[in-house]
Amino acid sequence: MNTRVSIQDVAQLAGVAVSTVSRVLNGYRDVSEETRAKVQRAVEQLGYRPNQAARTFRTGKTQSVSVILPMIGTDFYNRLINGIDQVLALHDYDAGLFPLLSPRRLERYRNPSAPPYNADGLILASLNPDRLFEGGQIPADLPTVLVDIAHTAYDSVTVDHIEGGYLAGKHLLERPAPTFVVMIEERFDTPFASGVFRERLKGFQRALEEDSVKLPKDHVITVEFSWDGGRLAAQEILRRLEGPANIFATCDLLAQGLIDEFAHKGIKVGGEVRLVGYDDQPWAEAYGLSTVKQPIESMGGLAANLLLKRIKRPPAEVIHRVLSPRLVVRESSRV
Amino acid sequence: MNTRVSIQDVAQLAGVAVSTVSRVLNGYRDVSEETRAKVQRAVEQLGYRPNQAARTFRTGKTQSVSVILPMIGTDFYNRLINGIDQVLALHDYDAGLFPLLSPRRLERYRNPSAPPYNADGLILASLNPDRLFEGGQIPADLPTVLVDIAHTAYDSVTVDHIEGGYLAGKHLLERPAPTFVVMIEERFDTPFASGVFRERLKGFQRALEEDSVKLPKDHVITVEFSWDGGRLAAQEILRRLEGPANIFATCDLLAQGLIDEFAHKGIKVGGEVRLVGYDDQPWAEAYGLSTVKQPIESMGGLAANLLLKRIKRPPAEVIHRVLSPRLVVRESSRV
DNA sequence: TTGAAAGCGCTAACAG
DNA sequence: CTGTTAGCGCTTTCAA
Repeated sequence: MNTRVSIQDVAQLAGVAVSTVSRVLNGYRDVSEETRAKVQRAVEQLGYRPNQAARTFRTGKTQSVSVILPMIGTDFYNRLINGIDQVLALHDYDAGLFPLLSPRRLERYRNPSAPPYNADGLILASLNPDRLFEGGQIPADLPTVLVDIAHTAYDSVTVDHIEGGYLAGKHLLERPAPTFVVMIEERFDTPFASGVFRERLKGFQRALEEDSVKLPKDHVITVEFSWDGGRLAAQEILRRLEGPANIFATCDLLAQGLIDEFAHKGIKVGGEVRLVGYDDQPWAEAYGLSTVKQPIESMGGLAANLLLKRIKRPPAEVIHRVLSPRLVVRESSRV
Repeated sequence: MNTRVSIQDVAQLAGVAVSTVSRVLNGYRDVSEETRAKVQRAVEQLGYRPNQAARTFRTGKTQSVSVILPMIGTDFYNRLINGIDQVLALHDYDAGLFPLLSPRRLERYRNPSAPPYNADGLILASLNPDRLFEGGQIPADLPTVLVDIAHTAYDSVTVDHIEGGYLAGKHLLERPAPTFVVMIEERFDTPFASGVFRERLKGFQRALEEDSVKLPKDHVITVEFSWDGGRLAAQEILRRLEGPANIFATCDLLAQGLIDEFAHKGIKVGGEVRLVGYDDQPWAEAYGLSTVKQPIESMGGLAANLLLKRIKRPPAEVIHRVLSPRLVVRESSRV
């Protein structure tokens, strides 16, 4: 009963031309207050709502951008989406979310007519086009920005994980002690493998090198991305040493496992055993976990801004923006 | 370079009328093989892809339905979406996903022009319209099906959690012993509170009542929805008794906490201490956890089917479908 | 089996 | 400041 009401009906009731109604609806300023009021009254009276399809058809703009990402519901992606949403809202844009939940979905997104490409622009989060699509070619040709991953052919916004690792390293070095890194094994065969953990390790090593501190190969403990992985790492470390230690967990989830397992063995983290995580998960503060915090919202916001710009007028060159993380010091790394 | 190619261009190159091209594109059968071939050749040659916006505009159909849900990425919602996707694909439909990630998003979805309502139909998962919207009125008036929750005014597909609890109860009763239920506290003030945990408890109690077994009030232990909640519950139970016990955890996550904490105290679940969970999480099998499994994919598929029917021709009355869960017996509840 | 043509609802020149 | 009007690309009668 609503779709039947068109701009024509509004014009008629308001006693003006359709173009005038259109102008009011789109917030043009060259309309007298009087007509504007008349039109708005008619709109409300009829319960008129613009036909979005007609608008899109006419303008060729959907006022929406698609975000393809591995999943939704983690702290990282929630924050990222919030950052994107916030900027888009300022420009009357919306974000359509397309998580790669199943292989079937990925398959469908290979089709250039798939819903994600039915938008004015595309944000690819944590996803490498080279791994996702044949030839690294995104099926549809529309303005694209990558987030959390870099690529020569596309605009990107990333966080400098090398710097993040470096910050953790410098901080732990304040009190020398046997040092361990707990790593995640990144498989190469998934579309999600972005190499961030290796970068974090690299930065950490760089910090140590600057101070001529050696990190023995077997002090890099590789486990699964899980709480249990952290616990296993803690056991491994305890097997190898007693007394002070510096530990860098390449993500907070691992750090949590470490803390819990240490607590279990009656060891409180912070003091003798110092620990720095990565991500600043929501619970990190309550855990007293020192950690590297990424500017995730900013990353999303920047990506959205870049994309909107590219939608307006495709710029000449590819743009890469790299953001700096910062270290949040809490109990777990106090001396 | 692709959007510029229209059906006109194809018609011209193929030497036919646009209406003929349209017919071929839409798979009508009253087209000679010869023209069909000509058209298809032209389509490929030009790399033509139909303008989706024009199509939607013309037909008034988007060939998509929106799914509003609390989040994405949990096993439950992944399976639900898969079930929905599968059925929709059969009918050339797509699902747009709209998770309620933040209050801002919910606020936006109160607007009848918001993206979710720009579809042919709507699926609301685990979300009660009464809590979500003023007066329980969905902002836009379009075919709607609820999933995982029931409502007098809308079609719905749900799982009978009372039956699920009942199954767990009957099973545990096979070997009488002091019995505990670990519950989740459901707050009333969130849009997500659906009351499923209370239903599970209710069914469980019903099973006990049938055999005249009493469940003391203080044998219902209420904790948070978390792994730690399960651990706390385990500690509580251990404090109160030694020897055999039957435990019903109203969700697998709690059950996992229980198992881990028991293991910790050197107690293997299965045998003396018997445990049944709920949900059949992906890891449940590896944990040897007996659990109640919901037909989630079927629920999604059914909802999609119902919605498609309602889109075709709005049926007269509200339809409610209730599915039965089933019990999966594994090590954790073996006698 | 095919073609001609109307028009979906809206925006954006262009005139006035 | 406001009205007139020409389509955007497609589907769908209606005729042939």
